[in-house]
Amino acid sequence: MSSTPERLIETTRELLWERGYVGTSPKAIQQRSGVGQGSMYHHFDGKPDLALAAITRSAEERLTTAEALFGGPGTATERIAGYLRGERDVLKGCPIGGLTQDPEVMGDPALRRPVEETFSTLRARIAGLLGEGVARGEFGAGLDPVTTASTVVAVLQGGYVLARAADSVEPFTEAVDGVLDLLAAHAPAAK
Amino acid sequence: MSSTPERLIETTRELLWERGYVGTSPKAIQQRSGVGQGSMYHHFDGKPDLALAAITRSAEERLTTAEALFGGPGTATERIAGYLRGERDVLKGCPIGGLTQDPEVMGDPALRRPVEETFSTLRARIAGLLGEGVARGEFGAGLDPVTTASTVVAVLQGGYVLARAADSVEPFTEAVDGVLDLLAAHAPAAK
DNA sequence: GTCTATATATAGATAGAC
DNA sequence: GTCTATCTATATATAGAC
Repeated sequence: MSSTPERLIETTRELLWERGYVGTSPKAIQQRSGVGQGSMYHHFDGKPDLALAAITRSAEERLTTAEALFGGPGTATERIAGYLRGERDVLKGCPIGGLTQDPEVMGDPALRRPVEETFSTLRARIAGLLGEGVARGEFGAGLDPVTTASTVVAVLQGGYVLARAADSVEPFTEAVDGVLDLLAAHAPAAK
Repeated sequence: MSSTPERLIETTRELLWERGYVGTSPKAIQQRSGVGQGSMYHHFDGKPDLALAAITRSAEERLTTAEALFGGPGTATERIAGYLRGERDVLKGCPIGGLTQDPEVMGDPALRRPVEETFSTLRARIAGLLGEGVARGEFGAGLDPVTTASTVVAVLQGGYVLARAADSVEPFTEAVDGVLDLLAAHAPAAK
């Protein structure tokens, strides 16, 4: 049995993912969650307040999932490949990345913060992994961990865009395979 | 002097870019374009009809700009670098890629088609360039033109997402530099 | 072609009873 | 805590006069 606020947050997460912030109405949240209007406004100040709770949770979940992989065993290449290939619901897009398209989210500093932090944390974490990889001789010394980390995250986010445009997972898979091949070709052993 | 339909289309293009389809109202189009309600509905059937004209034009413009670069002089690497580095308005995002986040656009086959075609054309064109590059010995024979082309387009689209999340062009620039470095490192001469 | 009037539904809440 | 009533503004048009 989940509590009323809990059901509201989870429903809002779903709707934000499917329809974005502008496309998600309080009424839709109430109907899908089965929570009444008065009840919703009792627990949350309004749509922005509820959205903040939902976005914050999605951001934390995203980072937790990623960290479980990054902190696990394997070479830098293996962990990054696991990150890029472990994505589900490719056609639904990224629950955090999609929000960057929403002017109301980007225009509200409170709503924007979790989005910003998610990506800055991810980029820094992957840069660290790549740096370790270079230090261990997994990649050539010429590989720049910082720019390459942004490339890796961008491929993931752009892969979602291409998949949704094509209504097919294929371009996502291609983009991921392409960047992993490029990383593999950068290995000193391949030189 | 631009005609009334012309002003409507251009204004709709701007608003779709800034606010997306769901976030763009007929009233907003009328106010920004200075065209009255009756006049708008005289020239277009409604919001979807006007959006189709706007999206179609943006898609064509996008491909025309890209083709001007791809068909120009230079090595494959140079032309792809020119494509990735020639982007303006990074913080505004991609006028076509952003639409993939909009459920109403993706749910309408007519509105979706130009988006789909833009990316499938781009990916195919870049795959062709990369294939020529491999044939000329610009890259190692191990480079797969098709997957790498999807990677290149994904980096661009994902770069927009990262830039908007950070409210800074920096991660976009990093992502682009990162993938260009990886491509350069794949050159046979570097092996 | 353009304008004003009118219309229905939804967005996003607030007020107060229970 | 939850429910129903009410409210103002906007979304998305249609109708008919000029």
